Amino acid sequence: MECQTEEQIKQHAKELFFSRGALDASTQEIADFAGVNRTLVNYYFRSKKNLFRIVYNEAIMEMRKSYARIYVSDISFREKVEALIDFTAEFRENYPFLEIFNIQETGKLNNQLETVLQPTSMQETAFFLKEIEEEMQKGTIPVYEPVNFLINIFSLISFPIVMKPIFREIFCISTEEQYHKIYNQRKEMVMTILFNNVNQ
Amino acid sequence: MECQTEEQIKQHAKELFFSRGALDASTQEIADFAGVNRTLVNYYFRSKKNLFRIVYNEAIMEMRKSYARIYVSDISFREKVEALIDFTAEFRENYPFLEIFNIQETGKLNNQLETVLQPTSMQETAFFLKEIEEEMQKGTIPVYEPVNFLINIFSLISFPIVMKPIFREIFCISTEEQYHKIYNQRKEMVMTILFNNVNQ
DNA sequence: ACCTTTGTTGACAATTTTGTCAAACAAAGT
DNA sequence: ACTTTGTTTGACAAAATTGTCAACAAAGGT
Repeated sequence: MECQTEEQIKQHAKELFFSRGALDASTQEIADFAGVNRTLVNYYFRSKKNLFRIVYNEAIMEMRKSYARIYVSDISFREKVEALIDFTAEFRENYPFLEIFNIQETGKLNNQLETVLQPTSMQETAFFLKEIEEEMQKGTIPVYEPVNFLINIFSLISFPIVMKPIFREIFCISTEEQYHKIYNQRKEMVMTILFNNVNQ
Repeated sequence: MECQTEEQIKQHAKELFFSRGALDASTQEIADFAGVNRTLVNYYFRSKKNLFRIVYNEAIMEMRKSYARIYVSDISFREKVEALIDFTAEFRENYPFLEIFNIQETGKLNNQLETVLQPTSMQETAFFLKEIEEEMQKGTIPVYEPVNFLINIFSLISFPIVMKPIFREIFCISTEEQYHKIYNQRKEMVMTILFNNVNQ
C-alpha cells in the first residue's frame, strides 16, 4: 500500500495554508482541495490542529535546514549573503503566508506548536553570526549588532513579498509585472546596502 | 444616552484583533473582553464581519492620515524620513497585527473590505515620491526606483516588530529588554542606510 | 403620569464544523 | 475461497457559533 493519500492531503494543505493564505480553511475545504473524502483528514491526522502542526513543522524545518546549510557552506561571505537573499526571496514567493501563520500562532497563549528549532539550526546561526562579526572587524560591512545584519536581509527581502498586495494598492502598482520589475531591482540594491555602507 | 458601549466594544475589539492578534476571536470572546453582553455586538454592529470592517477601516484611516500628514509636512526631507521612522515604529508597536489581518483579508476572494484608500492619501504619497526623486537627483540618496526607498523604510522598521516573537526565538534573545536594545539601535542604522549609501 | 426612544438581556433557532463509528471496499497473503 | 490489513465512505452525534426576537429596563420629553 503506497499511502499516497496522506501525502496528498499534506501537500494540498500546505499549499492552501501557506501559499493561498486560507489559514482558517475548514476540514471540508481542505479535503475538497486535496480531492479526498473529509473523513480521511481525521483518519490520517486525528484532528485539524494536528494536521496544522505537522504541515507547519515540515515547512519550517525545510526552511531552517536550508538556512543552516547556507550559513555553514563553503563559500565566501559575500556569496553566502547572495545565497541567503535568493533563497529567502524564492521561499517567501512560494509560501508568503507561512510567517503570517507563524506570527499569529506564536503570539497566542494556547500555542500548541512545539518549538521546532532543533539545536543544530541554532549552532549554524551562531556560526554565521560570528562570521558577520569578523566581517565587521575587517571593515567589509558597517559595524552594529550582528543580528541586525541578518534582520536587515530578512526585512528587505521578505517584507516586500509578504506585503505585496498592500504595497501594490498603496503605490498604485496595477500590474503584477510592474511590481515584479520593482522587486527585482531590490536584490542588487540590498547587496549595495549591506556592503557599500561602511560609514567613515 | 451617551452610547459609550458602542465605543467600548470598538476599542476592545481593536485591541483584541490588532494588538493581541486574536483575529479569529468569536463574538463571545469579543463581548467578554469588552465586558458586555454578547447580543450587544450584534445590536450595534449587526454582524461580526461588519464590526471587523468598521474597526479595521478606522485603524487604517488613522494610520494613512498620519502618513499623509508627514508626507506633505513643512519640514526637511531628512526630518520627514525621521518622522516616518518614528511613526511607523510606534504605530507597529501598538498594532503589530494590523497588517497581518490586512494581508490575510486582501488575499481572500470574498474580500469584503472596501478600499479605504481615499484619493487624498494617494496624492500625498505621490507628492512625497516626487520629493524622493528630487533627492536622488540631488545626490542625497542613492538612485533607484523611488517606491523602493519607501519600501525600504517600511521593511527595515516594520518587519522586525511584526516578527519579534520569531526573531527572538531564532536568535535566542531571551528577554524583551534585550530585543528592545537591539531594535533601538536600528533607527540610527536605518537612517545611515538610507542616506549614507550613495554609491560612487 | 404616559409614551417614546434607546439600551440590555436571556432564550431560541439555524447553521457550521468537528470528530467518531460501523460498515463497505480493495488488495494482498494463506 | 478466506482472512487480514489498511483504506474509504456515509451517517451520526456533539459542540460551537451566529444572528434574531421578544421581553425587560432606563431615561427623557410631553
